Order: sequence, then structure tokens, then C-alpha cells
Amino acid sequence: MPESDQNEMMEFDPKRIVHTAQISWDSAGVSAAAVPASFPKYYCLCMLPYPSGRLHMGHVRNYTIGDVITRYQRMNGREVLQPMGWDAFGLPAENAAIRNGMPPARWTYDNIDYMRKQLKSLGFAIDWSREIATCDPKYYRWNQWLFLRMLEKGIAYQKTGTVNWDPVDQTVLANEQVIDGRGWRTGALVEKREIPMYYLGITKYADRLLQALDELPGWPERVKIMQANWIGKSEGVEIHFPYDQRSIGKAGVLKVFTTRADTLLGATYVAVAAEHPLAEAATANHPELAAFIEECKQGGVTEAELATQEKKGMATGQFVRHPLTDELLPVWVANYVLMSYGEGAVMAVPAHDQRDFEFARKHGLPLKVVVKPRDGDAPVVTTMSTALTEHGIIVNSGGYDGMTTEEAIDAIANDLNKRAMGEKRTVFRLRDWGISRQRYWGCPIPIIHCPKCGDVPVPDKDLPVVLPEDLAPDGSGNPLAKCDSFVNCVCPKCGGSAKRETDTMDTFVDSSWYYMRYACADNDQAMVDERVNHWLPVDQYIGGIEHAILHLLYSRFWTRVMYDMGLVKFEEPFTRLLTQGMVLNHIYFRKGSAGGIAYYSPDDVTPLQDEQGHITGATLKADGKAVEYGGMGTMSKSKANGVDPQALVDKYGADTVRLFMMFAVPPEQTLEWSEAGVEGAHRFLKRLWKAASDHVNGGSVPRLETASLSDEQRELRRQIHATIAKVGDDIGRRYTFNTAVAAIMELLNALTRSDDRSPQGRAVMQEAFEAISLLLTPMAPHTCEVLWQRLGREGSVVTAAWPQPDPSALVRDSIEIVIQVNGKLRGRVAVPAQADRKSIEQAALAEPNVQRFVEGKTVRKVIVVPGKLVNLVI
RNA sequence: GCCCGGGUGGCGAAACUGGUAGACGCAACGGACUUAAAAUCCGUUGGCUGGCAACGGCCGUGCCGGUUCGAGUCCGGCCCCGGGCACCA
Repeated sequence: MPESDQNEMMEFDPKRIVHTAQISWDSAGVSAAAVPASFPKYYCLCMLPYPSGRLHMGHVRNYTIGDVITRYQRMNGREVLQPMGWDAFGLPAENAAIRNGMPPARWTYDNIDYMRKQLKSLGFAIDWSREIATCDPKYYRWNQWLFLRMLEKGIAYQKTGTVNWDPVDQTVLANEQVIDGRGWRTGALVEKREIPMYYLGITKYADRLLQALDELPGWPERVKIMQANWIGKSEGVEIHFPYDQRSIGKAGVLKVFTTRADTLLGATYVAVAAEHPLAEAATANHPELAAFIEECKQGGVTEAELATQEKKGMATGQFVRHPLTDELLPVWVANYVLMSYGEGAVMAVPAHDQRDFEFARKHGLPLKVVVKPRDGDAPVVTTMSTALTEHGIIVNSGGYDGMTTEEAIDAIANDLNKRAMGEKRTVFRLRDWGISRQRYWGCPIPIIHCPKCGDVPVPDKDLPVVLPEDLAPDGSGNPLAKCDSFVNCVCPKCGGSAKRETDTMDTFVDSSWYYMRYACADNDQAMVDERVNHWLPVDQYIGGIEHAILHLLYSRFWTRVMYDMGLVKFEEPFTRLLTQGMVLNHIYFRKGSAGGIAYYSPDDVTPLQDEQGHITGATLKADGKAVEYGGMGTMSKSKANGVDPQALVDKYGADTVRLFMMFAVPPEQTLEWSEAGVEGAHRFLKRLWKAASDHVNGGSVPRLETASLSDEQRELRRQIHATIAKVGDDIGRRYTFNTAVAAIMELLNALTRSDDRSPQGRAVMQEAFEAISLLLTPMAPHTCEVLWQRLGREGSVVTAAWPQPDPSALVRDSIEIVIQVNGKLRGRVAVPAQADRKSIEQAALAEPNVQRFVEGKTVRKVIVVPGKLVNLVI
């Protein structure tokens, strides 16, 4: 070995190792992206980052998991694609622009450049030739193109939708910008506004999206449950309540949807949403009601806000008729009825629905019991403290009495059907996807508004509609709408002057198909080409659990739309899904006098703790004044609690940071950020380096002769191969990278304990260090690359074959059996590996400590679990 | 409020199919090396407790209850924390 190499072997110098390894990969052309196409393909994809400025620990975690899987699959003989791109449109760029007057484009591209450099410094095997940014017209023109195709097919359409309106800034607010019902900058009470928007008809795909969940064995069960609940398929009955013409003033029917048609005879009133046409109609000569509906229009639009607000309601003075009894039922407006679900109206059955029960008690509305428990009596109205919501037997319902609730639903639906008063229906909780955003930094919606021709789609030949990149938003309104050169245009139909649509698309549109574009990022003639069917579906998708519903559901929908158009040959985009847990950090903030909120980095505050060590608040280091504690939350730009990994990479090197992230916690689990432990990962790499150096410096190594090994050498070799088996299983099947690292650490501990310098001892040692170099490559590729070379192996470790355990090395002569007495551990015995039940039982009874407990008692039962334990029941 | 997760030593965690609770690592403490410190190496480390010692015992996986020879793991009820709730991405 040349002397310079000897020197390199002496000191563990991460910077030098990274340099050596990356040069070696570049010169040999062995980045994991460039591999023989004769191998079976494997597409490993991480969710693309939002270029917020700098990487945070959540990114490092995500991309290290992806890189571990990528490198493992590469070593197992796959042609692996691991691309990277930027989810580059979005609100934070506009916020940064408002803060420092910089155009969002400039801010975004600067961030991308910095973060790309960071990713490269971490040594991820990314194919950078396929990089995309969603704010690039070459990318988003295909958003626009497919949107136009959806418009042609009727999948995209226009209707009104509700937005948060800041009356002071005269601007639409994102939900994130509404804090306690007020605008984030102005503190003004937010109002709801109805404006025209474009929607994508995802509800047409609801059944397909739901059913196909059963055919995704590679997805976590919890994600599939969340998606199924989100789609929320309910089978029920649509019931028509004819208007009472005297009180409503016209003929018509109020449609409601219910899953409990069996309780129809227990309905004592109906309730409609504040936005319901019937409610609007009643306000004419009812100023109090008009005021109440106005009040309902204040506050945010989120479901959480609607569901937690105080239940309020008011009678409209209108009545409808019961479809079976013809009885008059009052119409109420209630803020707990959602316009967006079913028909925006419900029949209220206070005796059998908890929300109706509480509402009825509060407003003095009558209760009528129509269901009794299967094995009990019907409850007495005056003594009821909660609604009886369980299914049971129908009572007080004329001809339906005695039926089970299930039978009654069918019977009532039938009778309603005969009278044309209703029918069975399936409804979904899922709503169509509103994609219009009244925001600048997004993909323009390719529509032209012509005073003569109406809304005209931009012809394909005029795509892309390019977003001007030099505008700087100031917080009020949409700067696009103020940009005459963008807005003013010519109608493609009549040639007259017209105006462009200034709404842009939801950024979820960008991320709904980017994973296809990587397959053919260089094609400027088509959205996708044949290569998309080679690489996709994605074999392994990795990203945060926070995307379990929206992004993943939109992507599944988008893929089906493209499938139906014949653009791709697959319906599901992601075969396997790994949802990584969040990386959390403390959140500190101050509320401004105007209602705004400012967040502070945990680095910039001094926390205050109570006796139990719980954080109760903090002071800002800069001014010494108090800030509030907001608990733990996911690392994000907007909460100012991200931790930049750069300082750690600079101090310890990329491999230590990668290894630590993998060792700290299994990938699906939430991680509360702490730097403690980084030191341990670093120490491990140093110890490995030192031990391998000592071994290499010991001179030449003879051939391993397994037949001539001593017992100690055989035991060490058994551990080497047990580790190979475990690490392969942990990375390849279980995705528990933390236990894989732990097993390698245990093997190194065993190696450093051994002082066997005999020729065959050194041969076993060589086998061990080679195994560790291979097993650790996915987590710490730079260190392993240089180790591999120093161990005298040819070629690059990243293209070496993944090791396989030698079954003959794993054989054990004797095993330890645990002995319990009444389920409590009382002793252990070593028995031959192939010992039968009888002899194990006898060995157990002979154990001295066990005898103390058994002595003088009768053994009633003996449970023998072969290879594991014996339990004596006395 | 609704849906989905999670809760195990001082800390991050392990225990994969109901079978030895705490592997591996951090921190702490003790020791070796050193003029000294850092680094490194060796040892101890869930709590209580018996024994000179060898070696034992009792308790212990958020809380209450259940199933089982045996429960961190399964069932019922609760508490707390995190994620999502359709315009943060």
C-alpha cells in the first residue's frame, strides 16, 4: 500500500473521505442513476421539497431514507432511478416578497441553488439530469395543457366557492393567514365570500379511488383508512320535504340526505345551512334572521373552525311537510349544517342524533322516540340525557313498528320511492377540488374572458401562458390583476380585446404529476412519452405523513384522468408508500396588537420551565421580553422552527449526519428534534475507521478456511452472518434502519473485543470488515467507499453486490431456554439445539433456582415453546 | 368537533407472530492513560430491597378494568401529545 494511503488510513477525516469517495464515483461514472438498463427497473422517489431557503432536518430525514433504499436496491441488482425537483410555486415566496420587496422568482431560484448544493454535499445518489422546477414554463405548460383537456371532457368546470376575505387588504386569504378569525396582517375580522372558481371533478372518481385502496398492499394501513374516511362513502336515502306554500310562498321540495331513514317518523324539524337558498329567501321580511345569517358568514372557512364553533340556530318561520305524515315541520337555520355536504340540509331527529338532541334541548324543540334497543325498553323523553344513536327496533312509527332499523330503512325508502318523495342514494364526503387561487406565484389558468364570447380556453398553440416573473406583491390583492401587459389580450375566437384570467392554480396541481415528468423531462413536444410507462408506477414513494390525504389522493386522481385519456398505462402512481414521521421542534411566538402573529426560532429564545421540566414560556434573547410557547410542531419555514443541518454537516461530515438520522428513530415515527446522539454516530464511524486501519496495517490476510476455525472464530463468524441476515431484512423488508445500524454497531463491538491475530482470525476479521463496508454503504456511502478500497477490494462499493448470509455459518449447537414458574422468569438452561420437549422439560425442572419455587408444589401444567421457553404452572 | 397515529429508564429507543422488558446509542458516575485537559480505552447505570459474597426477591411499559399458563403487545373505558380537516406545503 502506498504511503499516502497509509496516512489516510490513520486519521478519520470526513471531509477528505467525502472528497475521495465522490471523486472516485465521478471518475468511474458509478452514480446510482447511471446503471445498466438490462437490470429490472426500480423507481425510488422522495416527495419534492418546497424551496423554502435551506434544508431542514425533515428534508435530511426524507432524502436519507430514499437514498438508503436507492443504494440498497442498486446493490441488489436494480436499475434505480432517484430524481429530484422543486415544488417551487407557493405562498412563502410571496410572503418573502412582501417582507423584503424581492420578486418571488428571484427568491425561489436563489433558494433552489442553495438547497441543491446542500443536497449534493450530503452525497445522495440523485440523477440531476432530470431535475425539474414546477415554476418553469417548460413544466407548468403541461398543467395548462391537461387542464384544457379536462375542460373539454367536463372534468374541469366552473362554479362558485367560498373564500376568506380580508376587508381591509381587499384580498383573499389562505386558511393559514386567518388567525382566530382575523386577517394575519390587518387583524380585521375575516368574512366569507362567494366567488367563481374552477373545479376538478374528483368526486366522479370517488368510487374508483376508494375501491382501488384494497389493491394497494404496499401502502400503510393507516393511510388507506384515512383516505377511505376522507372519501367518506355513505349509503342512505334522499328525502323530499314538500314546501308549505303558505309560509314559504312558493311550491317546491326541500331535499335532505340521511343515513338513518328509519328514524324519519322521529323528525321534529329540519335544519338548513346559512348559505342554503331557503334561508336566503326567508331573510326578506326577517331582519333578525338576516343578521344571524350575516353572523354565520364571519370567521374562517375550515372544517375545524365550523365544527368547534358554538352550535347556533334560528327559526326561519318557514315550514315543510313531512313526506309520510303530512305534518308541518319548522325550518331552522343552523351553523352546524354544512352546505358542502349532501344537500346542505338535514332532517333533525333529536331523540336519535346527538347534535340534533343538543340543538333541540337548547331551543325547546320536541323529541320523538322511534327506536328502542334490541333488548330493552324505549327511552322516556323526559329522562333522556343523550340521544339513543344505536340501531334497534322501530316503535311509534305506524306500519314500521317492530322492524329492525335496517329493515325500516328499506321499507321507508320503498314507500318514499312509490310516492316520488325520495330514493336511495350514495353520497360522498369528498368534494370536488377547487383549484383557483387568487394569487400571483402560481401557474396561470389558461382562460381568456371575452366580453363577446365569454370564457374562452387559450388555444394549445398559445401555451404556455407565461407568468411574468418580475412582479413584487405588496399584500393587497393579486399583483397579476394589476399587470396590464399580462391581463390585456386578444380573444382567440373573435379577435376583439379581452382579459386574461388572473387566478392561478393550486400548487397541488403541480405536485399531482411531477413524478411522471422525471421520466421524460427533456421532451418539449409532449407532457409524457413512452418512457413514462417504463419507469412508472413509482416502486417506492417516501414522504411525510402530513401528505397522507390531499397530495396522495390528488395524485391518484390525476393519474386516473391521464389513464382514461390514454396518456399513461397505469392507474395507480405509487406501488409502495413509506410515510415518514415528522421532525418536530419547539414553537415560540408573539401575537401582535393587530392580531398578527410572529414566530421565533428556538435558537433565539431562552425557555422557562416548571418543576416537572415542562416548558411554560420563554424570553427572546434579543430583547429579554416574554414570548409564548406553542408546544411541539413540525419543522417549517412558517413556524420558524426548522433546524439547518449545515452546521452539523460542516462539523461532522455528511455520513455522520445521515447515520444519526437513520439511527435515531424508525422512519415512520415522529422525531422530537435533539442533537444529542450525533456525537455517538460520529464516534461509531471513528471507531470503525480505527479498527479497520489496525486490521489493514496488520499485513496480508490468508484465505478463509471455514473447516479449520476455532470455536471463538466460528462464533464470531456466526455473528457476522447473523448481522448480514438481519441488516438485509431490516433495510429490505422492515425499513427499520435504526435496528440495522444497531446490529452493525454490535458486530463492531464484538470485533474490537476480539484480540485474535492468528492467520485465520485475521481472515474472519477481513470478512467482517468487508461485510460492514457493504452493509453500511446505504447509510454512510463515503466512508464505506474509502474503507472498501483500503480493504483491498476492486471496484466501487456502491456497485458491489449486497452480501448474502452463509447458512452453514449460522448453525448453532446449543440454545438457551428461559424457564418461567407461573409466568415469572426463574432461570435459564442451555440445551442442544435439537433437544425434544421431554428433555427440555427435564432440564428445566433440574435448574436449582427453579427447584426452589417448585419444591413441595404440584406442577399442574407445563408449557414448552420450542427454542424459546418453558412455563411451569404450579 | 371529526378522522389517523403515538405514550416503555435521566434521554433517543429495542423487544418483528401473545413468550427473557430496556438490545444499540446518548447523558451521568467511577477507573486507566496524560504535567493537565481534550480525545481514547475499561467498568457501572430502571426503581426498591436481601446477602460478606456467589447469587436472589419485589415493583415497573400513560391511567383504570378485562382476557390468558403468560400482556409493552389483545379487548373495553379514560388522560395526554402529534398529524390531517380541502387556500401552508
